[in-house]
Amino acid sequence: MADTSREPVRVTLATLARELGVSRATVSNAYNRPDQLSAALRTKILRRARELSFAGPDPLARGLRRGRVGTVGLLLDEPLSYAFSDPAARALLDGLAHSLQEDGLALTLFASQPSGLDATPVRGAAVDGWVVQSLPIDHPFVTAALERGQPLVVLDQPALPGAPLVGIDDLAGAQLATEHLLALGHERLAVLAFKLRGDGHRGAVSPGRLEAITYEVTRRRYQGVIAGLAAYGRDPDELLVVETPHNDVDSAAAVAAELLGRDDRPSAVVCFSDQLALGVLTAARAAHLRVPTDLSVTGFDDTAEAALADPPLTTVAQPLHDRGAQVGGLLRALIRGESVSSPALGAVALTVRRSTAPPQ
Amino acid sequence: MADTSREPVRVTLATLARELGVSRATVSNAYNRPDQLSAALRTKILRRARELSFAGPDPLARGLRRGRVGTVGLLLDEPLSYAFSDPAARALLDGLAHSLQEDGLALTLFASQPSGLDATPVRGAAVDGWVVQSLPIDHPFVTAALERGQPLVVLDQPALPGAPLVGIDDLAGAQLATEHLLALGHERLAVLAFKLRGDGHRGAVSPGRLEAITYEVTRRRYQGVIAGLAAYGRDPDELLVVETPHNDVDSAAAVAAELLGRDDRPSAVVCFSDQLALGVLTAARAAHLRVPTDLSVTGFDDTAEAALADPPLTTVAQPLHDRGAQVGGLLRALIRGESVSSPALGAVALTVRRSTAPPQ
DNA sequence: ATGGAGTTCTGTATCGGTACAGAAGAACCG
DNA sequence: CGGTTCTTCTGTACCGATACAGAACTCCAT
Repeated sequence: MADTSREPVRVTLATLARELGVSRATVSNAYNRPDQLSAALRTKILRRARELSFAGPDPLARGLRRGRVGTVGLLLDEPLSYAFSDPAARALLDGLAHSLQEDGLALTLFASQPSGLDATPVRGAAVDGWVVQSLPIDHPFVTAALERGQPLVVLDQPALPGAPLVGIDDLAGAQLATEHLLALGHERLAVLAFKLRGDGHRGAVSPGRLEAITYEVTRRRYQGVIAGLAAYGRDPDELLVVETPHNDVDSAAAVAAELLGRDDRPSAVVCFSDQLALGVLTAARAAHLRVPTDLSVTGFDDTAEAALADPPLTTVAQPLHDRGAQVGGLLRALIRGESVSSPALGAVALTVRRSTAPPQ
Repeated sequence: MADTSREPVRVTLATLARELGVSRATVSNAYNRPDQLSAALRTKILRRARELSFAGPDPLARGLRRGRVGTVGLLLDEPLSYAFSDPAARALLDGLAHSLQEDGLALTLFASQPSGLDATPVRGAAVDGWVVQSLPIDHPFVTAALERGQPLVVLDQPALPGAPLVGIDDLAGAQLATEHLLALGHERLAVLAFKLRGDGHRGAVSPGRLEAITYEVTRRRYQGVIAGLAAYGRDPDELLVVETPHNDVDSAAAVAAELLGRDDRPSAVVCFSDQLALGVLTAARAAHLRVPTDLSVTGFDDTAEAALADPPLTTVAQPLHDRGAQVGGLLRALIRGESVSSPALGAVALTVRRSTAPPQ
């Protein structure tokens, strides 16, 4: 015996086998292949297991032998408190978890920390596959996960060669919202965007910054707005773009407060998420601006809270739960060894409610 | 050879060892004990590993041998979308994740599904320990996790023999809020509580139901309110208790709308969370009641959004992030093999803001 | 009685690592 | 120069299970 640690003696399949005078294989079969042994022996084994408080085959050993652990790693771009503050993210996650559960797979979280990001946990984690949720392409997690050579599915971004991506037509969505506002007669539009890059910038965005957007979703939505303006023959340079470092109501409210305080205040704001739009509503209320009379606002995602907002939000709808489930389905297929390719982009549609109206 | 599967040949430590003419142990040491071999050989090994796109020792096999996987299971009472809708829960979780990360531990989620709850994933998961977050004592997850005989820490509830519990003085907290309102002169109090039991009940609560509260936190906070009333010589039977099945703003708003529509409308509502209190604010606004002029409202948790609410909430503060970290610390100690006991209950204090005032 | 099909159980190779004891040689020291 | 100490590397037992081939036995039809 090489090891000398003296723990309270673990109960294993072997212990049970010895106790009952059967082979290890039979005890294993009692758990995994009930048809391989008589019902009587099986009950006997399970009873004795309970007596010895043996909780079943060790998941790690089983995993090693079978080549599967039963969990999937989820890579997140932010600390947990932020990552789940967006109801849209939660809906996606819910769909994902639901789908994974059909194969008994759990979700293991890997959240980015603002300071000193360390990918070692990703490198050493026991998982059967990965979901990359909206990361920038140069994120350390992405590299680490790719190196593992395991099944991997991307949710929204970044596009990765060889990995299926589940996304929506962001450009079309943003264009829909933009053209809706232009059709209403708005002249002065602003965009409230979430992260263009991972540097924590907030507030007005310079033209240079717009050239170097590293978050693909942000870039596509921005392009959608430009396309909408172009369709109406407007000059893209008139567009005012402001950025929040976090996709949540409070950050948005702060940034929106500045935006609405400007002399050249816009008459309509295209927001890249419902959370951001809710923030604009808050800021508008604080500034005694009436929505939609003084200000039109559009959201993106069509979360439950968009419909419940005051006023209810006009927003770009996307199938959140279903897309989450789609990611799960693809990943499960990959884990089963099937080969899959990226599905068509999810459909978007404009849900018109009462946060938009012609300018006064 | 028993197995006959023909996969693209995996690269393992052995492959590398063979290639380079060294022993498996040395390759292992290159990863885990750099001091056990010359720097030159180590670089050579790592370089060749990269060439063969070997991502490092298999986490499962390493886990089996070492007796540790590097992840901790988190047991949740609700689907993910609900579990993380409360900022207080997210703050706790953040603290937990932060602490776990110091030992390179990740979090694996096990969320309850409303229908057909199945504890098999919990039984078969490869984790080093468990965090039980606010479950009822008879929840299948709890039983399953306990059977595993692994390190386990309880967050808030249920009290479990032998498992350390990290909680706060719920009773004192609720009593503080209650006495604050009574001191202001309120005569007619209502309580807006989250789940008393797991049966999805919503709305007014019968006296019988109050006798059989299965969620310990809810029970203690309720008792705190009763204690507050008693301290002011009030009859507990006058208290109006309403319940939401979900701890979120929208459910709360719906239930509160009914409450505020009653003939015997209360002049103050003690809410068991900030989320619930925010729901009351929403309902009050919809009913054209002014807070605090027509209605006083107290929250519980002192989340960031409590301070940003309109009006800012008077609420019972508790150290959310720290408590999460505390859970992590205890669990890490248990995993290291140390024995720990439940720490003292976390301190609570009343943060008085502008959602409470004397009745009109 | 014979052969074939089921049923029930066993033996052993294997999954991919890590821990530990110790071998071999270099370096040091008085 | 003999002995001690380092450094660097190896051999092997072991972690706890599962897959597979096949043994032993029963049962049944011919």
